[in-house]
Amino acid sequence: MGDISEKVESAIKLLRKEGLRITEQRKAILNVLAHADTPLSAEENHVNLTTEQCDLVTVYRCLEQFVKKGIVEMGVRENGTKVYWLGHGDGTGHHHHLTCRKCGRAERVDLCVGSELEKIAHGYGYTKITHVMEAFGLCPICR
Amino acid sequence: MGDISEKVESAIKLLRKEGLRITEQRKAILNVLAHADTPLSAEENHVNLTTEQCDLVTVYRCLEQFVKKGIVEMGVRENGTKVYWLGHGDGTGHHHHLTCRKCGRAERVDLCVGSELEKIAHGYGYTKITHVMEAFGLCPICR
DNA sequence: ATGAGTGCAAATAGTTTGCAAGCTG
DNA sequence: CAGCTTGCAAACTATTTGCACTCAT
Repeated sequence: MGDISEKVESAIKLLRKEGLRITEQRKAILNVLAHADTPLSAEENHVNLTTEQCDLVTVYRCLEQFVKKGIVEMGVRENGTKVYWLGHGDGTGHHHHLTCRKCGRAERVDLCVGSELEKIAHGYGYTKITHVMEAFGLCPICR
Repeated sequence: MGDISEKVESAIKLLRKEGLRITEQRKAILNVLAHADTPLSAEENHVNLTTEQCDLVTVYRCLEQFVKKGIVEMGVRENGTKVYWLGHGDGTGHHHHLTCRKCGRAERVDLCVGSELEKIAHGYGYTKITHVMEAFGLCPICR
């Protein structure tokens, strides 16, 4: 719990640092992300807001901003839905997920090709590299 | 060119092996994939069919089947659009892409976490693992 | 001839955009 | 008080589904 409010606090600090305004809606959205143990879609984030704290459109817009500023990381589900989770704003703790195709449970996967990818990409002359990598499977319970 | 019709031939052989029927539409869709040098969305595949060879819905349905049978591989764009490219049906030649965010040009990236991922996933008790991994950047021309 | 495959129309999911009003710094 | 941020309505893109018809095997 203390861990969670700490995560929210540090995310809010990042908002400030990045010149984004601190609103109730943004705090609420970050709070939901901090409580989630799996990546969340915009819609899922929205339904988890207690008592309609903001519009779904606002969730989309905020998440987009957060990603742009590196406060939140983005991935995709097998069906193309975008999902979001709290980052650290500094690249630390960058990770991916292994998500159960059936129940949605996700495990953190500390496995990343980021650095090799950068090398290859620069070799081709590409810049501003980002990557999406998500794994899917059937968890032991759903199997 | 010979290379391309060869690719189509071998994909058609796989269709047969997997018990899927060979139709003009399916041949046309595979042909488009064989000519493409970047992953294609269903819509892009459809517009590349010469003279309205089939309905867009059919493209969606065929691509889905092909992926299920391992004849075609699937990835996602940053915006969640699904994209497809010809696989080898046997896991050989599995690869990923580095796609230019601006012009859509793509480079093949022979870099894959497949095996490490399998290991980690099995450790968690997950089975039937798949993964999506795509990289994006700005190519030297668009930069 | 049987059921896989197709086309057309319509529904759905996820996301984006325009604009006027509200609130933060 | 300037302009970033939000809400509401509406548009839009990508994809899926239902159903009757067609064609490969």
